[in-house]
Amino acid sequence: MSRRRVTMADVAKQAGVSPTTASLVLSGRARELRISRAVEQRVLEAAEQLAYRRNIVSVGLRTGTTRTIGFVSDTVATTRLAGDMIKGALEGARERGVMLFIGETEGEADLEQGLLQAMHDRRVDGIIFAAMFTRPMKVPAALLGGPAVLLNVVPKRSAALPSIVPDEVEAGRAAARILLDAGHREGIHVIGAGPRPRDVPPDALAGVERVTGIREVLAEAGVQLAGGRVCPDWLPEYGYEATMQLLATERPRALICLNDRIAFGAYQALDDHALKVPADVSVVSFDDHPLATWIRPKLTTIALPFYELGRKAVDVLFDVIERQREGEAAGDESHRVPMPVRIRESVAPPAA
Amino acid sequence: MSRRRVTMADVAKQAGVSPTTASLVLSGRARELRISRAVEQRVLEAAEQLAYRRNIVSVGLRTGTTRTIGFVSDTVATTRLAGDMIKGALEGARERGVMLFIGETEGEADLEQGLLQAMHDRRVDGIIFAAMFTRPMKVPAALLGGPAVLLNVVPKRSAALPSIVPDEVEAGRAAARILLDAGHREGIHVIGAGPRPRDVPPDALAGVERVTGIREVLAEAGVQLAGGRVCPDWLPEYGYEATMQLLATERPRALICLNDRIAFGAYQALDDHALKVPADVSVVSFDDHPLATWIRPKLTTIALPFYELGRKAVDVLFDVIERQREGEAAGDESHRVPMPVRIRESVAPPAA
DNA sequence: TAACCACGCTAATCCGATTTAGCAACCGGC
DNA sequence: GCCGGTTGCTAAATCGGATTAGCGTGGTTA
Repeated sequence: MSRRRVTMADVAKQAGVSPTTASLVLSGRARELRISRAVEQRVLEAAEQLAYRRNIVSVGLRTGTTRTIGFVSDTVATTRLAGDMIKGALEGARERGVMLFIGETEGEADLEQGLLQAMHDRRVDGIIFAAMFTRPMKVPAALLGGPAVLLNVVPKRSAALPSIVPDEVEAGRAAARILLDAGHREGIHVIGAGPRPRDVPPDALAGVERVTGIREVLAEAGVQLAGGRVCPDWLPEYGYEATMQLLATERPRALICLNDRIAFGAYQALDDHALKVPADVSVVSFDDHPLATWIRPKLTTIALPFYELGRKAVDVLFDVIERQREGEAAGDESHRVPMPVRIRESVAPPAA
Repeated sequence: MSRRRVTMADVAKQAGVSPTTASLVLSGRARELRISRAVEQRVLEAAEQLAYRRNIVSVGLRTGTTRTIGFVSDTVATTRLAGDMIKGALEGARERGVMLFIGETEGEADLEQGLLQAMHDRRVDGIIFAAMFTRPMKVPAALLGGPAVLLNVVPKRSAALPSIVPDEVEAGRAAARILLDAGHREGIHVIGAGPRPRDVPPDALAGVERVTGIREVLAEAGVQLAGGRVCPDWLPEYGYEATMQLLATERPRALICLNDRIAFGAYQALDDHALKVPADVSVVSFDDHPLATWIRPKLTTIALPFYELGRKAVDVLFDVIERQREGEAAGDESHRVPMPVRIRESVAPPAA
């Protein structure tokens, strides 16, 4: 901005051709529109010499595509993991030469409205509407205007938008299998939900699905869940409390904690009771929070694939953009991203 | 994008005035250019009825200001706290009706180059160049083109750019004072740096400054640092090792851990030696990682003010933009953001 | 009555590209 | 020698606003 940037007109002049020709060459349509090799070369060289760069704002005005997408989420800061989701989106975007706007709604409808407006005002090519925890939300009308995908969001009413979500049910199955494989048949407790199937924190879709998967696999193996305890929130302190209450009356052999922070609390409670992980009690968990490798013994956990979720969202969004350009309606298919198992040190066969 | 958006021409037609008049009214220059109240009203009403919204891309092309700023950092995902920095920037931007582009360099020069280009191509009004850990970096030339500020970055050579950094020296002083106030005079060890002043991880400017502050206050009080141990990286496992080594030969009364993850490792080591925090050993730390409130006893720590850093960066950036518009050169002043003390449960007077 | 001014609004140009329509020059065929 | 078709390039319109210069009207002033 110190001195005026070079424009296409400058390049054209330097190459001794019309702006039209310069545009044709620089947008790669030289062949198609029969520009001679010689002229093409001249333009290319001129552009090179002048270090010409297209003004994307101008292109945006003319063509309507800004090579920009919006990433709207309820919050980016709450968990470290959320950052990975953005990172994945960022890399997907970079590979396509697209930039990412981000915005937070804080869960407030008017902020959300304003943000979506602001993005449309800037003519984004598409929007990723994300939540940091999988949960049902109503899809804002402003989203339906252009290409958009839902990330970690399950629409309350079916919206004509694709969604990308982690495969929580399968994760639940995986967690259960880990314990079964280690030989556990009894004394398996859930911390964070239960004992009844519907006892999970409200809106915590992840919880519902994880438990579904767990019950399914255990049932298949003819194993009964010994019990479960809800936590008002999935934080260490509640994990601690729930586990303490459990230990007051029972002697569990394995704990399925609904996330790593709960597991951290559970570790503390087990420690208070002088119970060793995994010798006395095995622990499996979900999320793969950094914490999982910091605590001792390291936690076996089913990872939330945040990075992949972010990337996948960009992939699907570009699919939608493409399809929309060709006049097709957007689908509302739901993409399930697998949750990888991280085997570490917190599971062992039950003591004889 | 379903049907054509309404343009200013539509508004003008509906109000029965020229596009010029509509533009004048809608950009708030009606008074200045003597448009009658009646006409102004008509235009405003027409705009309202049609739900007109300015096309910012168009404005950007004409005026050169896109109401968009770029946030370029080495990484967003590494720490949970980094998210707070973005959150602060996001809110500052929102208050000004500005959107935020984000991008990651991963510390690679060519990505960095490409990102800055991409942002300039989109005519951002300014750029925040951030690192997630305070450290010296060379400032890319592409940054000097337009308004920019450095966030958490200390330029290797003085650049003509303002920088925003946490006040680490003062944080070091605060940490030392906490121990002195509790009555500690001896057996104070640093974990993460030392024993000599220059023994800190390379490029960890935070470490250097924290230790500077610590030494300063202790010296003033006539107290000698009992010792210190470097860690190859500031992670729990190294905190654990360093503390274990220390405990092999000494019996410390207080630990100043250079961050919370080190402190977490230190807790584990103290636990291994059956030493109680804070009865046997007091612990102070830095960062205020979420971990600090999860471990028991809760950690007294000097918080990294990520949120404020992000906000401040936006404030300063807009100062620069303003000044640049008026033809002034950008300053290169450095803004120190205070690090708040979080008193919790890990410090007690030394046992008699 | 002519010259001048203030008022209230508009025509025309511009920002930096893309895109459509079209214009010369050349070629071959009859 | 005329016609039609390529070939290779350009003029001009366009996107949606901001901005500058100016135009008609009515009232004042000399």
